[in-house]
Order: sequence, then C-alpha cells, then structure tokens
Amino acid sequence: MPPKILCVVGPTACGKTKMGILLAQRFNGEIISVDSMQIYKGMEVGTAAPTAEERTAVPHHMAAVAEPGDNWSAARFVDAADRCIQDILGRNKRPVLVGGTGLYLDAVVAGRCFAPGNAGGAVREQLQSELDAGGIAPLLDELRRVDPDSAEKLHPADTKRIIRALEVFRETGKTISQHNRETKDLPKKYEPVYIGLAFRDREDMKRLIGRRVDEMLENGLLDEVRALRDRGVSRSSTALQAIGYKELLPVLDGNAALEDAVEEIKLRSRQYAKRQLTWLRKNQDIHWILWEKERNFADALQIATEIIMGEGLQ
RNA sequence: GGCGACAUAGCCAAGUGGUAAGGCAUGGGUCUGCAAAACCCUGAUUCCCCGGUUCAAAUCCGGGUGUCGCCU
Repeated sequence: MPPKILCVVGPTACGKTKMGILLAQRFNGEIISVDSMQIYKGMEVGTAAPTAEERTAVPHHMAAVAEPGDNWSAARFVDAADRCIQDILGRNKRPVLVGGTGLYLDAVVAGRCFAPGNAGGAVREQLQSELDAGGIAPLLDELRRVDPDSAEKLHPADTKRIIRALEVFRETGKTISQHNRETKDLPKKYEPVYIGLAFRDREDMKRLIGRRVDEMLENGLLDEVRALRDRGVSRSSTALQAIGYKELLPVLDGNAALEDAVEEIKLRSRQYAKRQLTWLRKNQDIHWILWEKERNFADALQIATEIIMGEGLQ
C-alpha cells in the first residue's frame, strides 16, 4: 500500500495555502508547495507565497528554493519534491501537498518519470532554430515519419509539443508516445487524499482575485519585479513569465500604464484560475469544499477533517 | 434651436444592394521536461426602431429615437 498523502488543490485565490497549514497542524504534517512559480526566490508577493509567519507555524518545502534565473521544469520539480516527501515520511510526518500547478501535482503523486534525456538542451535549441528557419511543416513531417501517433494527436499549431516529441525521439531514439504508453498506467507512487477548494459562484472568485491583485500591488509587487529586473534575471526566464511579473516589466520600462497592467494581471489571473479548474475537473477523486460568498476556514477545516479521517488518516 | 457624423454580438470593429470578416472578452477543452506556459473549439436567422423602394436592404429613401461634434 503506497503511503498516504494529503493534497490541497484548487484555483488561485481559493485558500489553499491557509487550508494546507490548518491541515498540516491537525494531521502532524509538513507542507510541500507544488507550484511552478513559488519555487523561485524573490517572488513572494506576486505568487502569494506562504509568509514568514506561516512558514514558522509549519515547515514548508519547495517554496522559494530556486534562483529565478534557473529554469526549472516539471521533471526537476518532481525529483526534488519527491525527495522532500520521502524525508518527511521518514520522520513519521504527513506530507501535505499544496499546489496550483496541476501537471506538477499529478506527476508527483503518480511518481511519473518523464522521458529520459537532457530536455531543453542542445537538441531543443537545434529544433527551435529549425522551426524559426523553416516553420512547423518540416518538423511535423519528421514527426509523422518517426512517431505518427503523436503527429496525429497534436494540433499543427502546438509547436511546443511537436518540438518536445521530436526532442525525445532525437535524444533517445524512442518515441514519446511509446514512453507515454509505458508509463500511463503505472501504479501511483502515493495514495492521495484530495481536498479541493473553490467558490460555488465563479463571480465571487473573480471578485476575490481582483481584490488580491490590488493587495499585491499595495504590498510592493512593483518593487519585487524591479528587484528581479535589476538583478539581471532574464526576461525570457520561466520565473518572469509569471502573471504579475511579465505585465509589470513594461510599466517599469515606461512602455505601459500601471492601471492597464493591473487590469491585465487581473484578467490573466482569472483566466489562469479557469484553466486550473479545467485541469482539476477531470480528477474524480477530489473532495470539493465550495465557498459561498466568503471563505470560512473554520467550517472548511471541520469538513476536511471529517473527509480525511473517513479516508483512514489520523 | 440649427447643421453634421455615427448607431452591427458583452466590448472594439469590417462590410456601402446579393444573403453578417476579424480581434478581445466569455464559456468549454487539451495537457507525460518551458505549465502562472502553450495550444484548440466557442456565438448575431440578424445589423437602433417604424415605414418605403427593390426579385433581393446592415447597405438606398423617408420618419422616429439615441450618442457625439460643431454652430447659435
């Protein structure tokens, strides 16, 4: 029987961080942040990372551990996060995964191994320059030849995944579709108990997202972005693709109005939340707790506790 | 009060007699090494209202209403 872990999921601004802490305190847990942007240092405000107080209340892992100039990936994240989980289990504590990045969370829970090879290296660069030079058609032709299954599944406009599929083939001589077939139905590495947080009415979520963006600005988001820029973090780095950061850079350059950028951040955040919901909807194992107008953590903790104990955890 | 312009989906907007482009938003979806990313799908039996001309009108004509600008 795989070890049981707790997972707190939900779209942005729905209270995952706080609920994670409450559950960790209740179930002798330690928190693992499963978030593609919170891993970077110096992005606490804009990624709504756990605060210093929160981090003293309960041990946190995988938050603010990476240099913003380093580009992490799902595979790298899974490796590092899994080591944390093993460590926590080894100390007889309960891992509580708190995460907004669906791909990362699913991969960690499944113990997913991505295709071998040095992704993002020279092969990828080569493919990228081939794309720039000749467009997607030749690459898609090549993929049709070596991996017809992938070529058929991928939309011709989905250049990212077409390149990835070719990258896997060129590096390993094996197709990504074969790798996917082999790994798709492997047993899960952990036995997750999912608690999902969301608003019953999407409009309430949108309102809160708007409010939270305003608060981020009040709490110095602009300074945070400026600091990253002044440290020389590349604009093409993964970290600076985060919502709130990529929109504010032009403001610092004097090429955009702050008010417009703020509206853009709110919009992108809403759209992000929607995508998260789409991702989570297909997971039938999530126990959803739906907020009415306001988030009532005391009630939610009570409900979540009952759910979790019902799953056999103490 | 007079003159002029404009009125097309939630928003921006093309179309100037032949049967409603496009963009954004919204909603839905995909996702196995960039994932807060990338990609896909998504709407007007109808063009402010009424009447007229015509085989045919968002497109022309008349009237009305509204918005904006200029003038008095």
